Amino acid sequence: MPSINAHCFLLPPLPSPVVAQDKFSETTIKSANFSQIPQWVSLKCSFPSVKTHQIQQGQVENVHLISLSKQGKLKQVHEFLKLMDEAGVSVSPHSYKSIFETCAKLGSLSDGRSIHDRLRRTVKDPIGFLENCVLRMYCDCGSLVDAQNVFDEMLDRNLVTWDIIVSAYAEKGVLDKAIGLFTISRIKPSHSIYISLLRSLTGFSLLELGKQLHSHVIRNGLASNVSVDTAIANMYVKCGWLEGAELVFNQMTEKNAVVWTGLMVGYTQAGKLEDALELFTKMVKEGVQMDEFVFSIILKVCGGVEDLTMGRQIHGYSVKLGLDSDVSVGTPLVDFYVKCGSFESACLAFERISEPNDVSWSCVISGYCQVGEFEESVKIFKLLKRKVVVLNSFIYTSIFQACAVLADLNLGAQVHADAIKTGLVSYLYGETAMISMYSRCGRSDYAYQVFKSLENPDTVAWTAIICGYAYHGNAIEALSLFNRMQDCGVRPNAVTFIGVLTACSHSGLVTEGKKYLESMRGKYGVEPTVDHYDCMVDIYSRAGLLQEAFELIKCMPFEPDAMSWKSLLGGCWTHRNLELGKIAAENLLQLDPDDTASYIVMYNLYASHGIWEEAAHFRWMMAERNLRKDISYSWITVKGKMHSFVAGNRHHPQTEQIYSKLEEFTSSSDNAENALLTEEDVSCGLSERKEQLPDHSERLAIAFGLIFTSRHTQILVFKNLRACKDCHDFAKRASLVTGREIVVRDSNRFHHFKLGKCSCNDYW
DNA sequence: TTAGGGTTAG
Repeated sequence: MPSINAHCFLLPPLPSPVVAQDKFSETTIKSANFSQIPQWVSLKCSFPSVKTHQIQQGQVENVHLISLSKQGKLKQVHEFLKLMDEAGVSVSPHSYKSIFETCAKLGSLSDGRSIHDRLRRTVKDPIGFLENCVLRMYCDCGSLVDAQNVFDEMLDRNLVTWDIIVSAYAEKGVLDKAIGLFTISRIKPSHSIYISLLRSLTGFSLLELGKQLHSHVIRNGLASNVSVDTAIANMYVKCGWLEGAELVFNQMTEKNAVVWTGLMVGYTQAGKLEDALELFTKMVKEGVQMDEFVFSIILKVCGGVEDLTMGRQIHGYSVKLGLDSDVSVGTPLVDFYVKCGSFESACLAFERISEPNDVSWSCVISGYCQVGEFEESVKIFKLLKRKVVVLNSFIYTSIFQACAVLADLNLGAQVHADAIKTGLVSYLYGETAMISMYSRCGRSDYAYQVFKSLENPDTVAWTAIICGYAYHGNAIEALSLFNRMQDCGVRPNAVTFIGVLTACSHSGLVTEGKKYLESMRGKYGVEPTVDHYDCMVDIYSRAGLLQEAFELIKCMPFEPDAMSWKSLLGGCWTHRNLELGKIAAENLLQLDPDDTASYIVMYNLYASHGIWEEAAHFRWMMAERNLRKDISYSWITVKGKMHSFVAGNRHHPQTEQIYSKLEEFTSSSDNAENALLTEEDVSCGLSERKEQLPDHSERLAIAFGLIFTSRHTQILVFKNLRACKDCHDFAKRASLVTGREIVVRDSNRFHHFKLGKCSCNDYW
């Protein structure tokens, strides 16, 4: 053990062992009048050693008392104690022991205190064994203040006493106190006291102390004990010294599943997934008895490396051992299959779990989110709520995510309130998901309120709020938050820069965007990726600097990906550049032939130049590949009910009113009508289009909002695809004519229309 | 003494 000092720096010298003194003495027990025992109680209890002929005076009452206590019937215990008092029957030390154990088990501090008071009143000189019981009860009930008082008053502290108090402080994380008491104890420490102390050490800063404890263990002759060595190896894992853990592990002549698991956890946390897999293989070869913990960690490893074959083999192994239906194996199995993209297998694995718990459900819910089935995850959540199943904060975090994607503000706000009531808002994780949820549901103000409530927002939380403002096209706020983030000493990461560059992109801030991209590595220590260059391509493209965008694609230090060309292509459409559009589309078609964007944009570009033959070629290519444009639809929530619209849809009960409202706008602006006809839509020809334009889904939703919401409220409409220019103009006009604030979220960003202007400055 | 699930993105 080269790096472990054999000297002890802070810890106490080794004392001679103290033998626990048992002051148990004969207790005089009177017999109660049996008629005083209520008829409804049972004298049956599981004490095979107590036979009828052995029953002495008062023993039956104490046996009954213990029986009540073992059943957790503390109320009846109190009542029966009263009866025993009235009958003058003494309570035996074993009865007290049992009652204190029950109070500890149920965590009932008040009952524990009351019984402790009784003991003080009735027994003048309680034996040490009982004092230890009281001490343990207070520790288990979480009251270290009471425990310390009892400890201070104790005259005879034995090995057990020190063990209880030191372990309690260690487990509560009051390490200074635990070590302090351990130092002054002058006892020969037991295995368990070392295990408790070692267990409480986590983090690199405690590594030195851990080494000292290790040294202490060796000097005490307790090394080579499998439990203690396991605790030492796991301590080194938790303190981040994997080599130390390996040294201990390799020296152990006898190893249990716990130490194997611990080391595998260490490898996993350090990202050494291959090492974890190798260790597992070794474990199998050595014929180590497997338990559910081994499977849970190794399945996590398989999910991490996305090794479906290996995971399936391990799954099979767990089936052979009959462990797959165990919740601790079945749950990580579900997660493993989700991570490997095999959702069907995940569902099958879930069905095998005999008693799924909240973690199992959270895996299923997040699984549905990962495969994009957000409605399904919400459905399960609602089902669990109805069934009064125990939920956890992980589930709420996933549901916030689902509400964000579904843009369901109504549900999101309800779930938020529910999470507060149940106390299941996860620190930072849940809160950050809520920031994103409110932003994506159109409520930057609520998102900011959540952000403001965070005491110490981390990088991810800052990123969420920055991205939120960027999504709404509010570059000033997004960039100001980016500056504030640095003032607070929080370092940005790669995603933060995506948010910053997006903000620049949505507001036409070309110079700023360039400055941020160039300073990423030098000033912020964040390595730019192709994603960041794609953002810059987007900034140039939207601003009409198409040649610059093209040059950047050619000279950037990465192979351009589909997004690089897609961004350029988008700019080529906005700025009607056919030549560069052709290059962009050609490259995009090579990288992602199934992306409909290239076909649609090229059709539009050619059509806008009147080159119909070429345009038709792209429609033909799309048909040839059996590619269809997604059906466009929009939705609006009014009085908690969602109303969705598809272009030309006349099935809504209020269709007549909606169409007459649309006519109000179309008939009042002929010029605008003419402008609408200049755009082309791939889903229909020019002549068809003239008829269809007024029916675009977002217009139906806006018209519905104008009719059925009160005059002073904002109209919030969501669209699954990007809004077309005609509809963008329509919304501007509607906001001017009606004086209403209209907010439209398309697949790209938020548009806030007010008095004829849009927050995007027509820059979308 | 050991394990499994959740946050930010164009």
